[in-house]
Amino acid sequence: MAKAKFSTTQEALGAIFRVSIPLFAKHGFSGVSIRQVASAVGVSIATIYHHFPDKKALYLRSIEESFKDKAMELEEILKPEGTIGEQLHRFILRFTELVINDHDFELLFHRELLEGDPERLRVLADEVFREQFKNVVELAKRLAPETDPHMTAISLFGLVFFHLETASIRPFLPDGEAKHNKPELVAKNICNLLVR
Amino acid sequence: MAKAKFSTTQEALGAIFRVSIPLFAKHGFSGVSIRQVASAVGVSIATIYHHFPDKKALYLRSIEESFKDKAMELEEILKPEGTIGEQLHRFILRFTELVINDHDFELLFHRELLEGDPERLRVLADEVFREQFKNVVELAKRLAPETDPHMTAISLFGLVFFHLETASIRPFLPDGEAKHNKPELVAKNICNLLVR
DNA sequence: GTCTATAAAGCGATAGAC
DNA sequence: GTCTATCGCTTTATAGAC
Repeated sequence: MAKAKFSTTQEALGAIFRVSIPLFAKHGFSGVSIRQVASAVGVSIATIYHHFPDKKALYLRSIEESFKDKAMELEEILKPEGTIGEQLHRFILRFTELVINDHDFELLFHRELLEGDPERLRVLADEVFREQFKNVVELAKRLAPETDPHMTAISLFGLVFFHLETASIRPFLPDGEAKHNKPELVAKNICNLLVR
Repeated sequence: MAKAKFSTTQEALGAIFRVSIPLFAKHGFSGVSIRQVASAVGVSIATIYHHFPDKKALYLRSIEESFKDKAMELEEILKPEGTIGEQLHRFILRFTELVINDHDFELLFHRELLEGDPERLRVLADEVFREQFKNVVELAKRLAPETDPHMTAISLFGLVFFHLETASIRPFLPDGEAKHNKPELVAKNICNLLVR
């Protein structure tokens, strides 16, 4: 048939990423075939290969697409206004919301931590986290002056990520309740634990 | 040839798990083929299928094998002796060591959180974490009486897991140093952050 | 307990037409 | 920009011999 489903390359790429990002997030690189992606988009395999040289390139570009703009969103969250307590709460709350609102980003981030090669991890660190990590380190210095600020910063990210990462298993643990996924409650509890 | 490489089923299973566990930990379910496992063990594909009905069964039994005894090891760590500060430090330190010393367990645990179906997550919660999670909840109540102890318990596990989970990316973040992977330092910093 | 041989399906990737 | 058709290879899984 060769009917042009999309009029521009950009349109086609958008449609491809809309299905490839959630698929790779859920099943990982090896768990997704080009056939699956093509079928879900509604095009043929050859069409995918027209836009990407190979499967790896499709995966990498999908990740980039999912990760881009995160650096900017993090920057907004980290404006140093108010007391240290206010700043901490705002960071934890807004960051929790940011991750909860983009589940695919969260999954892909954890997948990259699990099996991303060093080069890809370096790109992830440089392009997404490096600049704003510095700001979290500054926050950490004010929050716990006597503790290694690098490790405190990792701890802050970890507190948020792990609460969301364990959402799937917490229902099976004692007292695991649905409300424990609410960003406001997560933020409140993390801050209560850190500022006592 | 049909030469009996192993004299008992148990021996054969042990040899299979010794290669299947690290392989599944590193590459995930879809990233590992029965061929790879068979080849690494030094047997034929049919031999694997003699011991397991299908690939999924091999994966599940590998996970079970990697997870078993963890509940017991956790129990030892959580003896309620000494002050709350001592108890917290002992738990964080010993738990960090436990996870660092079994990297495959750590990887498989994160993989299960990522893509484990609810039934498998329930088993993981029941068989490995449930009983000792209660003890961590008790620890949490003493540590932060005014904060939801379930969430504090999750936070404690998260602090440990995330420091180890990010070991691969931290070299690319500001001030990421090798020493940040030492269990003693991880434990000291986490405790400093929690008890101030 | 292990093998060889093989079936049936799915995979990544390409050629060439429209 | 998209298709059909196909190649060569790998995959999961099984049958049957020793």
